[in-house]
Amino acid sequence: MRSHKNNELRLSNVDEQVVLVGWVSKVRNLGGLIFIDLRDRYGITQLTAKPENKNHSILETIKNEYVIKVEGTVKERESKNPNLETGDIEVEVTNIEILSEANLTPMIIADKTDALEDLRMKYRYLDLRRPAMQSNMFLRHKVTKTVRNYFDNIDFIEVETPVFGKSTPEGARDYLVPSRVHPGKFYALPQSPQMYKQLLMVSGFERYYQIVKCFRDEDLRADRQMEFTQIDVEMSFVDEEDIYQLIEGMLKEVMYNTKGITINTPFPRISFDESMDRYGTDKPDTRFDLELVNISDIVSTLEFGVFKTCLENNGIIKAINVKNAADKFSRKDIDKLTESIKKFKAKGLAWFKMEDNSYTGGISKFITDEVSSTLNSKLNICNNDLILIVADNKNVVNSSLSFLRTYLGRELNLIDHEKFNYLWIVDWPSFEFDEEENRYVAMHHPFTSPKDESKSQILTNPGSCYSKCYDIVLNGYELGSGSIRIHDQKLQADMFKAVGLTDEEIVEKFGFFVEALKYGTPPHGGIALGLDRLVMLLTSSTSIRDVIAFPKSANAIDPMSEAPSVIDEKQLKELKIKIEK
RNA sequence: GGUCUCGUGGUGUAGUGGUUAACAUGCCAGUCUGUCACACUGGAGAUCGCGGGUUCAAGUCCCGUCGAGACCGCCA
Repeated sequence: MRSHKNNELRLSNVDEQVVLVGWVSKVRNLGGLIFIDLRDRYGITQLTAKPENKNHSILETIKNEYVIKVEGTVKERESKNPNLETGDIEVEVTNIEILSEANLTPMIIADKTDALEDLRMKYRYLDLRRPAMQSNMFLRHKVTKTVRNYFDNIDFIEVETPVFGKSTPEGARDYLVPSRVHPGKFYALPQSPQMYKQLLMVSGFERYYQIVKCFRDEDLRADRQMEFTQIDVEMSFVDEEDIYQLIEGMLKEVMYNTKGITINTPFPRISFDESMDRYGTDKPDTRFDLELVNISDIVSTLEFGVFKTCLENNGIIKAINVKNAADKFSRKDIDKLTESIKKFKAKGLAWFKMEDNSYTGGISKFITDEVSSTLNSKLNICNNDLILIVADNKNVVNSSLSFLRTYLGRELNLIDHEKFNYLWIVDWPSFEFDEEENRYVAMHHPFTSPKDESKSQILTNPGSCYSKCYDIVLNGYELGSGSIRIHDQKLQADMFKAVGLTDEEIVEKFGFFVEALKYGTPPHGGIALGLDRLVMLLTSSTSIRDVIAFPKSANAIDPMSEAPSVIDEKQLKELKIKIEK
């Protein structure tokens, strides 16, 4: 229908006859002269017309978001707009046709919107018409295209794995789909194609990837959706190093193709233990310092009740030094910080300031000269520094201070937003103890190979085992997680036992899988990366909802289609399902 | 499952228990030939989420309810 796209015309096209189509983005009617911004997915071209010309009486009726087709002549502008690709020219309309009228939209279609999210979701098709959202979707496409090209060039094959599978007991809650053919039985939607991709290795494909939807029936967050997309990868005859190189290479191309940024490889690596130690989290944002420092030993001599009780109960004491911030935080501000870590079960926040070369405020009077000189060097305390301390059990200390670290990093503008800090977290413990279930659970998943030195101990001393597992972290977000898998069926069976499964349960839940490992399984490993999160970070979005075309709201509802919905009796009857009231 | 915050014209917000519920933007009408966040003049548009209560008087306080959001738990 058109001769040009709306980002195409330049001074070199002046005097050409052109046909353009698009949505009316803005009408500026100056009386004797009308300007129209015509928008399509490529950009905006300014149209001009004079209403006294009888052909143009139609102009007076067109409104925002009408779809129109215009014929006209390209002219050089009297006053140019440097903010627009086509800002040197305009199209003088000779003929105009309305292809589609538009109601007044409930939200303004502009790059920036002040509409709240539930309204945007309800009219998602209009929200997606906004240039900002369109560019998010285009960038997302560029990422998947780059990923596919990358893997394709190095012999990877994309294989589709089933969406209807078997419920697995470990890990996240499954979405369940009732079977009509087999009443009372349920399919589970995959949380990840984990077992299938390993079976593809047993089959001998050696290099598999898939850009695949995964489903988890857990509560949603800004960075978590019930259905989300993973870049899922598995390779045979590899060790951890091969996976690191593979993914670093992929991300290098993605960064270059989408942002024009050349990132350095290899990515830094730190162990899980070190990350918890220095940042209090397994997904640290390394764009700024403000690291956690364990001061348990240093302050153990102090006559301060909270610290004493903490250490007697095998707790730890950690501090962060907020540089040059003493004058920025009043007592009241610090009270607010204290309040903000209550949700992590922190009972309090100890603090003091360094002012005029001496400790002031908070717990300063409890600190002896001897201890303060050690603290000064350990925490590198200078004038106007604010020291925040949490004393409690390990989990509370780490989660509280990790929260304060990111909160203050943002609040005090310590974060360089141009940076993309990729990071591998390696050397993960194999298990963590689940107090509620009173058993060890796999920290990653039960297909993860223990480190060679831990293999003999998974049943006798699971708490001391480490695994061949790795996470990739970007700017404080967990971007992906993977491992070298167990390819020995006996070790796999032991692993299931270690997480508390009986022989019968292993056969029932994973029998087919353990069986498959018996027929010649190559050593293999892989990784899965969250595509939505990656695109979110590349587009500087604050929520993955901004990079998913039709996402669910925070309470797992689609405000547009109003899913989920009640279904009628007939459907329930077919499935032999009764709803409990 | 829990904690907290928020529901006021189409949209986004303001609103000390007391006059006709304010502002911005959008919308409608008019003026305008160089705008690009056009400008200017005028206008329409709100049962203040819903139900109950306290009070002489409730958008405002209390209780309930529905809805939205953030976080904790949860997310192998």
